[in-house]
Amino acid sequence: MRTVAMCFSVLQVPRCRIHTLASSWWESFHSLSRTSGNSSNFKLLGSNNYGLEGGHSRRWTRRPISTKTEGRNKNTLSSKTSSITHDMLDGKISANTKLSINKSEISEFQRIQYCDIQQKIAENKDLASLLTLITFDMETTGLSRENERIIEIAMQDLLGGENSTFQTLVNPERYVPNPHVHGISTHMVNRPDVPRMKDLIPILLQYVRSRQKPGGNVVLIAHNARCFDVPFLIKEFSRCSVEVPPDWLFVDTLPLARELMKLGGSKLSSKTSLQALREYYGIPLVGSAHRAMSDVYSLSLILQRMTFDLKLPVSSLVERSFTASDLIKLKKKKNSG
DNA sequence: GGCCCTCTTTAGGGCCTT
Repeated sequence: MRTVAMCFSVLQVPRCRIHTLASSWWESFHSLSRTSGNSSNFKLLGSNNYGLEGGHSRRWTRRPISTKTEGRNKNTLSSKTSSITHDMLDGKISANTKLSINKSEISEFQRIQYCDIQQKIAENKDLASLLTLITFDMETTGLSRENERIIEIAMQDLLGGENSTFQTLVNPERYVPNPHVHGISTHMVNRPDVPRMKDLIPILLQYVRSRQKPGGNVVLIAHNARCFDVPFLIKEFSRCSVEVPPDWLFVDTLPLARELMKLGGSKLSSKTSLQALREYYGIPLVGSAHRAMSDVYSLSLILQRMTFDLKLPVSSLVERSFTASDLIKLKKKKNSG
């Protein structure tokens, strides 16, 4: 097995440009090295974690905690106080998050124009140093964003630290036809204590905002993000009449894997799946394959290795990023053409 | 569905995501 080197290619570009990022990444790598094991995960929002952190051998015990979403006025997304109780791993979770998000607040957040974020960040080292990099993954009831629903979301802020990971099951309010893929069954998610997407969106927005640095931008990274995760997310937000924040930049790691393959990654063969990349880099599987948090842990490590091999600084990642709006415009253009 | 490759571009097949 290859040793997982905790370094990133930002260290290969002039120090005057990236010293702040480099120090941040080093911190994150240390954090990742701690959290990629089975013992030190922490979650802002918890839910059922069947078969993830403890593998199949761990004995699960449940401890109910509550995540509250409360309304304050007529603009509040949820006009009534709701309490979502989650079954937690014994000794793993101590977060009790009280959230209060106004619709007007989100609208103001979304009104800000971010037409040329990528270019500005690429040109401005101060903006680049304010980036928050978050890997994420979703499990769904199928591949079609039109007909299927999200049933699990996981995120990891690569800077690490307290509350750096986020994971939750999502109640799709429908039958789950593909538990053979991810191990998530209908009875696990179709429960009143599992949040529905409309319950989750304000919490998700709050989580990401909590990770953002003042004046900084967030970059959300997923494997096959362009064709799967982001369009799926856009669709689910749209069903809840919420726009994906325009300052969320997305990066797809699949093109990076293809570049790596092209550059002579013969060991990678023609496979660019997350599993193939994990095997290529000798990254051990944490928890169950095809569970969101497990795949996020893998992706975080794969990203570091790929960017190192491809000699990609963070600014290059930003240059390759896209927004939800980019995809929506592209789709409209293709439909009209 | 989008991207990439090739036995190609006036196309088709394979891969990736659940």
